[in-house]
Amino acid sequence: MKRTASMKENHLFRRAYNRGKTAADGRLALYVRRNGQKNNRLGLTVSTKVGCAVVRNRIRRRLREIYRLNEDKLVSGADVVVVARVRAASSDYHQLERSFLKLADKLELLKKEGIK
RNA sequence: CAAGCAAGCUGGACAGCCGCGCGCGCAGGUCGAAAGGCCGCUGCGUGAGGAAAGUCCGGGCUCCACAGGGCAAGGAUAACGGGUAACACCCGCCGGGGGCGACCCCAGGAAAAGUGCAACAGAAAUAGACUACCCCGCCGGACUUGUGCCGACGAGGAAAAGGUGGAAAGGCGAGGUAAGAGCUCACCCAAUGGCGUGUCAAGCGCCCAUUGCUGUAAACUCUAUCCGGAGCAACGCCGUGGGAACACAACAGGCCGGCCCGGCCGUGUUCAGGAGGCGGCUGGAGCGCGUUGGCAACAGCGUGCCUAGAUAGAUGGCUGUCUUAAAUGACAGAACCCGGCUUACAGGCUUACUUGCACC
RNA sequence: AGCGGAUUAGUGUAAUGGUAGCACACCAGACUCUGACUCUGUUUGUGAGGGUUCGAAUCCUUCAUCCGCUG
Repeated sequence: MKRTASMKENHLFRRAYNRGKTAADGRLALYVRRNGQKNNRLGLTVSTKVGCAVVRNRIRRRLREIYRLNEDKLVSGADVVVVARVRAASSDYHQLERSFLKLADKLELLKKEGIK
C-alpha cells in the first residue's frame, strides 16, 4: 500500500487556491486541481483562528485519517487541499467525514463505484 | 459529624482491528565498485506535560567583541542568616499587617546627606496668627463710681482650644504664667548611642544617656552587591547555478559521440555569498530507593535505571469491558537543554493540623 | 519557534501623579415651507486584575488582545 503523498510547498497551495475548483460548507472547504501525475496529493490547512495547538492537531489527524480511509474511492491525479473552518473544532470525526464525502461528490472526485 | 487550613500525589485502565514517528533486526527487493542509500516487513522496542503554555528571571552551549585593571553611562536586586552552578527562586528567622485558630500576606535598605512634589480644602503644608485667649494704649457706653464691667480701634504676646486635610509641629497629667509654651517634672512613644541578650545577625530588653526631626525613594538620589552583546532561524561541515580576484594559456584539456570528422566550453587556485542537505539533537547541575549530616532548603555516600528527538512537524479512527455521579476528556502538544516564577485546570486520593457541636 | 512594539468615547488623536480634553460621528433643540449648511446642548471613554501613593490614564506587576521583524 502506498503512503499518503502530501503537499508541502507554498506554490502548490497557491495554485490550488487560485486555479482550482472549490466547494465548502460550514466545517470544511475543499480546493481541487489536476496535477498531471498518477497519484493524489493532500494538503491540509488549519489556521490559528480555529483553536490552540491541541485543537489544530486533533483536526489535522482526523482529516488525515479520513483521507487515508477514503483514498481508494477518489479518482487519481489531483491535488486536494482541505481547509478547516472554525466550526470544525466542535465537530466529531463522523461529522467531518460526512462533510468531506459530500464536498468530494460535489467536485466529481469520487469514482462511480465509490458513490454507489 | 460539620466548617476550614496546609503539604503532597494523581490527571483513567485494559483488550481487538486499521494507521503514524524514531531506534534495532532481517534469509527480502532495488541502486551502487564499496561504504552505504531508498523501499519493504503478520518482526521487536519505544513514543508529550504538570504545566510541554506565557517567555518574566537565572544558567549551560555557540559565535562576536574585549583579552590586564579602574572609572563613567545604562540596567537589576534590597531586613537578617543560610541553600544553590546561578537567580527576582527556595528554606529558616526577625519586623509589620490580617484571622478566634490552624495559618496566610508584605519590592521590607536610607526621608536624621541633598533636590523635587504634596491638587482641593484650610489662617497656615515645612512653615504659620483666621476665630477665640492675654497684656498695654486710646475711645465710647451703662451704673452699685470700681486702679472694676461691656463694646470698637491700634500695637504686641502666645501654638494651649476650634474647624480643614492623607498629614497641623511627640501624647496625657501636674507645676508654672498676664495668657501660654518640653519652659520644668512624672509616666508613655520614637530616633541615635551605650550595656545585656541573640548565630560577634536582623532583632528583643534596660528604673542608662542625648534628642523630639510630616509623607513620598514602584520621584530624582544615596549606600551595598551584581551585570559585555546576540541567540540553535546560534554555530560547524558539504555545496548547484551565477559572481569577484590572482595565475596560466591561445597549444593543450573537458563535454557530446563506439571511433574519425564535426559541434560546444577558456582552465586552475583562492575569496565572498548561501538554493538545498548533514551535523548541532539529547546521558543530564538526570531520575528512583536507602543511609548520614542539617530545624529546613539542601549536601555527601551507596545502589539501581536510561526515559521522545520530529522538521508542515509523529499518539489518530472504530469498537468492547471495567472503575466512576461523569471517561464523546478539565487545562492543554516537546522543537537546543536545564533551575525557578507566573498563568490555566473537571474531578479524585492521602497525610498533618485548627475551630465548633455531640458522645464516652 | 525566537525577538520587538502598541492598547484613551463609534472613529482619529491630546493630557508635568491632582475635575480626562479636541475634532468628526450619533442624538435633541434652534434656523427653514422641508432638507442640507450653520449655531447651541446632552450622552458615550483610560483593555482586565492586583499593588505603591492622601490620590494613578500616567509608576510597578500579572494577564488579555492586536500589530510587526527573522524562512
